[in-house]
Amino acid sequence: MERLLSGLKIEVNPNLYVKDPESSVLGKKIVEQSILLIHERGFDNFTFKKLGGEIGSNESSVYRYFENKHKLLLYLTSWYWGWKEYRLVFSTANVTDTAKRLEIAIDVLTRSVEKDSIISHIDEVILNKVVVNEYSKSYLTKEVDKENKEGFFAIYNRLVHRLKEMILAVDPAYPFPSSLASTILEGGLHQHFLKEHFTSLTECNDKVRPFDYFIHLVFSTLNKKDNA
Amino acid sequence: MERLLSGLKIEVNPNLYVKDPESSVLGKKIVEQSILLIHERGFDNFTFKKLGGEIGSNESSVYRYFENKHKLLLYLTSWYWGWKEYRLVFSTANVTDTAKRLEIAIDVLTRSVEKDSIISHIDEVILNKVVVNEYSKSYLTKEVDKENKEGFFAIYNRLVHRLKEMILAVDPAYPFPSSLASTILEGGLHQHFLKEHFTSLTECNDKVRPFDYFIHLVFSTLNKKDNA
DNA sequence: CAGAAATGATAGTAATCCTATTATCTTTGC
DNA sequence: GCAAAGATAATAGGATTACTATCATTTCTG
Repeated sequence: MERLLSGLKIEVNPNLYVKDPESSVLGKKIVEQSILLIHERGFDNFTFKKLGGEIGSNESSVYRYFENKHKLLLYLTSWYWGWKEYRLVFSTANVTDTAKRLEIAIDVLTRSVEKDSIISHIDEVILNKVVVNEYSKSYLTKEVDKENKEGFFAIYNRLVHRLKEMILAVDPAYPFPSSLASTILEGGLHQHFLKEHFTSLTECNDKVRPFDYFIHLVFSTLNKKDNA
Repeated sequence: MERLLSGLKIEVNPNLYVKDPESSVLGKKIVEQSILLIHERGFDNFTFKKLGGEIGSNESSVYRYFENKHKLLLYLTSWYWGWKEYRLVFSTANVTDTAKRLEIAIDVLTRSVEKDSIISHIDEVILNKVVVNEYSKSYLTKEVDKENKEGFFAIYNRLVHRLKEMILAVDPAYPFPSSLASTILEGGLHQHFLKEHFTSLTECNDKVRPFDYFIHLVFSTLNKKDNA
């Protein structure tokens, strides 16, 4: 699977960039280093000038790839969710037991990324941490409706829908499948954040994973069709 | 109860302000108008200069009350959670049935504020919307650990703990009470956000409340001691 | 090797996020 | 009722950010 994935290009909405960063060495460096720099200093303290310095280039070159840092964040997080989507689709392919399939899905979507799968120049372990800390900032804006219409959140939306379908496959009568799916995705990030910064607000720690919490939550709220 | 609450001052951490905004007319105007302005333009586009203009004053006067806009946001959201805490404590006082008490708690904590209770100069309906859109930004920062140690999130932490205790009262053996409590609080805000901006990611709408979703979720995951 | 394309370097503008200073207005004690 | 103290307003200015524009240089390609 690693091999298969390594040939794949994650397709993000082309309107998120001015010039495709995958199309050049500099573009890849921009993406690669921006992840590290955002992780290191936080998105709020991240600037194109600092990034330019970091990659031995300068501000103006970065602007030739991304309009502004908001679009860059949208690009990075879209890429992340696209990557997760591949993981999800491959991991659940040919799994016919609906409960088992949902369990795998929850595992893929709430587990923190542990080792660099070396797909590309992108360090998924660090990108995962960036998503935990910064994803909300990509949609908590005044432009969210306009940007959503433009499809900037299309991959994330699709991912929630996929999860929703897997929930419905287990319990077609469950009345809140979309809300539950979005709770798993957003709540998964949040529990990882709490684990790092507000340890008294979660049971999750080195031993207990968000996965354990969500599995318990989801399977007690769903009425399983069959208990195979 | 309205009358009782109207005499109360919500106590927030004094290190969040330079000078207590409750101590003067200008201070109250700053708080009142900042809520409206953040709601209108979004926190990212909000500046002390614009706020100064709005209240017929200027930048420098605002700085005498708050160090920066981040601290102001912490002040506003702390006030909001303090206000919710009062609502919670009063609404659940003397309710001995643990399941009923938890239900009331979930109602208080996930319901969107519908009418101005006229406690003060603060418009809680708008403040609620500000919290939905901006609360995450108050803790998704590089300074979160330092600020948490200083007690800037003390009220929110306490609120999660209160909810956790109410969950445990219903099911003392439930293994994830803190995670569930934080999911209800954070997830409640998130479902309200989705209802406004990503309608396909939630079942919540004008008819279905986040309350309905969370009640179903919580009571199916907990094993009730007694089904009174 | 010439022309095109990409990148690098520099400059400049407007806005933001402050700090400092001074002027005015308001309150309070006497 | 007035003087001192305290609060507020007005203005200026510095550092940083978020860009845009221009031109020089390097690299790629036919």
